[in-house]
Amino acid sequence: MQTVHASSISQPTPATLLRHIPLPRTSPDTALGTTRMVAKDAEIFAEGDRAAFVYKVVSGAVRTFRLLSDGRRQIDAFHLPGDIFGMETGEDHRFTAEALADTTFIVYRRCNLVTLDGGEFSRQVVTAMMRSLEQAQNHMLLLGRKNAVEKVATFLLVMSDRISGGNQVDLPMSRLDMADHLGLTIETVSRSLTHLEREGLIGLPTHRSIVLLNKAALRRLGT
Amino acid sequence: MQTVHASSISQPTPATLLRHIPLPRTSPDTALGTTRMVAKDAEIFAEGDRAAFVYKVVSGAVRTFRLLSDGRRQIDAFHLPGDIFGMETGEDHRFTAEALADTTFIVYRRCNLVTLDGGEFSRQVVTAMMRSLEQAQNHMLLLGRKNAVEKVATFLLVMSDRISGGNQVDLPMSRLDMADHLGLTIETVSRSLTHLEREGLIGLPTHRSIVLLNKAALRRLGT
DNA sequence: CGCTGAGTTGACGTAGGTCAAGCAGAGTGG
DNA sequence: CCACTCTGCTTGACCTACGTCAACTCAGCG
Repeated sequence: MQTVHASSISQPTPATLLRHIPLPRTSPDTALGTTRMVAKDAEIFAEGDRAAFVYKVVSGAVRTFRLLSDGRRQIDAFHLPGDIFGMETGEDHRFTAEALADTTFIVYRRCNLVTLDGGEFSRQVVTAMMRSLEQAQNHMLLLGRKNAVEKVATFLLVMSDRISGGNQVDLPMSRLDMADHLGLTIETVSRSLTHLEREGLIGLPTHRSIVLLNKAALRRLGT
Repeated sequence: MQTVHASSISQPTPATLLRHIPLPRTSPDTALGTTRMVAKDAEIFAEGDRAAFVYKVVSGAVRTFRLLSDGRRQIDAFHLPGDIFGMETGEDHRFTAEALADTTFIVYRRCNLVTLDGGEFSRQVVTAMMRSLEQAQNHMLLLGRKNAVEKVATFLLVMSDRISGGNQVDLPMSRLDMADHLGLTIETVSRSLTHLEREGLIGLPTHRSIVLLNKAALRRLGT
C-alpha cells in the first residue's frame, strides 16, 4: 500500500479554468470536429461523464487514468499529437482525461461505433482502438512482470519511438505521471533513472529531457 | 526478480500431442469455421506464428500469455466458452495460447480485419476486441495499483461473473496460472486465499472451487 | 535574491518474493 | 486394498525490492 501524493488528485486551478475556452474552427482535419484548447492540468472529461465525443490530439499531450477509492492512480496511457482517445463501447467514460501541458485537440461527435459504416472515420477509430489494445497488452507485461529499472528502460524506449525516433527524448510528463503509469513511486522512478545514468545508458541534461546513450542495452533490459 | 517455476514453460506431453487432432465438422456456429479439440496444456498457437486464424472457445478454457527472455510469464487473459481470441492487427501472433483443460474451439480463417465489411462476423470480432480492451484496462489498474489480497479478491469476482454469476466458482486454472495473471507468485496467491478464508469472505471446499461468502466485502476490497 | 515546487537522495520499514519443508488427493502397481 | 509416488497446494522462516518519510538540492520566476 502506498500513500497518495496530494498532486495525484490535483484540480485545475482557477486560471486553468479561465483558459478552458472552446474555439470553433474549420480546417482539413476538423471537417467533422471542433478544435479546442485547454491549459496544463485541465480536465478534458471525467470518469462517469457521458461519452458523447471522441478526441484527437493536435498539439500538447494528454493523460487518461483511473483512481481507486483511496486515491491510488493508474495512468493507462499518454496521448501525443495524432493520437485518438476517449473511445468507449459503453455509454460513459471509464477514465478521466487531463492535459499534461497546454494542449490543442479536435472533438468529434461520437458516431455510434457499433454501426461500422466502413467509412474513413470509423476505420480510423477502430484502428486507434486496436493500437490501444496492443499498447495495453504490452503494458500488462510491464506492470505484472518487470522490475523498476526494466519498467523505466522500456518506458523511455517507447516514448523515444513515439516522440522523436532519435536519441533525445523530451518528456511531456512529470515524475509523478511516470510513476503512476509504471506502477511505481516518484522516488523509485528517480532512483531508476539515476541508476541508468550511472551505468552510462542514459544522460539527464535536464529533468524533462533524456538522452538514450545505449539503446541496445536499454532494449536488453526491457525484454 | 523472481525465480521461474519449471512448469511455467511446460510443454505438452506426448500423450497430449497424440490427442491434438483436427476434427473437421459443420454446425450452426461453424458455418465459417472448423471445430478442433486439444488436450490440457496443448499449444494452440505460439508467439511469432503467422496469425491466419481467429478462435472461439466452445468448451474448456484457454490462456494467452507472453514471456520475458528469462521465462517470467504474464498471462494477459483467460478465455472461456463463447470468447473469441487470437485476433491480431499485425501479421503475427504476439501471444502464445494454450488449453487450460481439454478444450474444444472453432477456428475461423481470418478475414482481413482492416476491411470492415460491416458483416455479422467482422462485427463480432470488433466487439470481442473492444471487450478485450476494456478487460486489459481494468487489469492494468489491478496490476499497477492493487495489493495481493485486492488482486485476488478482484479476480475471484471477475471469474464469478464470467463463469457462474452465482456464489460458487469452479476455477479452470491452477494457482500458477492465477499468479502469472495477477503479477504474483503461487505462494502469495495461496496466502491471499487463506487470508480471505480466515476473514470469512470466501470458502475453499476444494482447491479449484471457491465459494464467495461475502461479495460486498470482496467488492469493497477491489475498489 | 528569496520562494516555490519538482526532483533527488538517504535511512528505514514492509509487502511480497524466495527457499524449503510438509501435506493431501489422484493415479499406479503389487 | 493398501503402500507409493507424483503433482499441486499450503505454510513457515527468511530476504529484498520497493515503498515511506524526511531532508536536501536546484531550476524557474516574481
